Amino acid sequence: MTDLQQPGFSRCNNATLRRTARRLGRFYDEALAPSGLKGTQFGLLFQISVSGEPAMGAIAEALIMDLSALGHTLKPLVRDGYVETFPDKDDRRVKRVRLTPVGQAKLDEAIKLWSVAQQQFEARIGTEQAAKLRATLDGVAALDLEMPAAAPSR
Amino acid sequence: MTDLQQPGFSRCNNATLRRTARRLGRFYDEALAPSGLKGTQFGLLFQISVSGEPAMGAIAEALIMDLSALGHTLKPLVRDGYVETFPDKDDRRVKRVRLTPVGQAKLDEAIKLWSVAQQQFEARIGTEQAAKLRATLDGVAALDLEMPAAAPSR
DNA sequence: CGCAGAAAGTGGCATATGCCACTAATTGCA
DNA sequence: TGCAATTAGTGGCATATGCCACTTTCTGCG
Repeated sequence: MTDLQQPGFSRCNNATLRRTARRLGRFYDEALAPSGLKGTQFGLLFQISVSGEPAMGAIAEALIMDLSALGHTLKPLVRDGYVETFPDKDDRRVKRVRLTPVGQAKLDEAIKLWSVAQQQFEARIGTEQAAKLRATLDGVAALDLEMPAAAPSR
Repeated sequence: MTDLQQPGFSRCNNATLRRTARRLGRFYDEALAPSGLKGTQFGLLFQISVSGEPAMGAIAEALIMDLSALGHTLKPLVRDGYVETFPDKDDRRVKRVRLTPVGQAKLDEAIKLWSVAQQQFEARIGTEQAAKLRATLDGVAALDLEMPAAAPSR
């Protein structure tokens, strides 16, 4: 029980997750640094790349990001010419996103750097363990979490 | 192999971790909302609480946070009177931190809210699984990650 | 057809995090 | 003793994320 006090370790699932995210984030960021991209930006470019000209809402949903947060995160990438947006043909509310040629090249460049970090990391914990961890995390992300009876519909 | 394309799922350990962190973060934030604290602030107050008047560097290390990031994150808590700082007696470079009575009360209040979220979450994935996940995450956070031979000392 | 309500984004505001350049204190020697 | 190197924080700048209030479009119906 005393481990509650152990510096840096918490029973809080959220705190533990964030703590590790900071750690791993720095590692991947360091690896990607030569490309000028941050881990988040890399992930975003990748997601856009594998989705065909996705709508912003679709990206936000896939990455479990707030739509407005996505908009903000996208700005530097648009500014730097890696990404461009265009209106959907059928629904003028919808804004679609795609990589520019420069963005695709930058992504290709970053993938090489990312691979090194990814391999380095998996060399430490094992490819199997990494896959298992990702599966667990994806499972958690898919949970339909709800606070208990927010509205007593009596 | 085609799962590389699955929307929202990535082989990138970092992206997966961040994605889940966003998801879980929102859940805990929602639970803590009535207290006015965010999950991060809660975790920070808690860490300060269980460490005896820790130095900023100690907190940063425990939470694997950048020291300057900690300083920034601490500001709103100081501003709101939950936390106060004071210089170390022996080393004037060191700044120590502690909760104010108001801060302690706020933490107590938040712990009640946090417990609900924590229980709700563990009711979904199981207490055992949650503990296992935290252990894995703590293990990852403890890894001595390094990029391969940055300097080809050949 | 016309309007109420839903759906998709935007902008503003606030916190979360990091890096870098600097300042102030301490320490470790020669 | 005295200065170079180290250590602890700070401030500025930039990205990461969320929430809320709004605007613009669409949709579904009466």
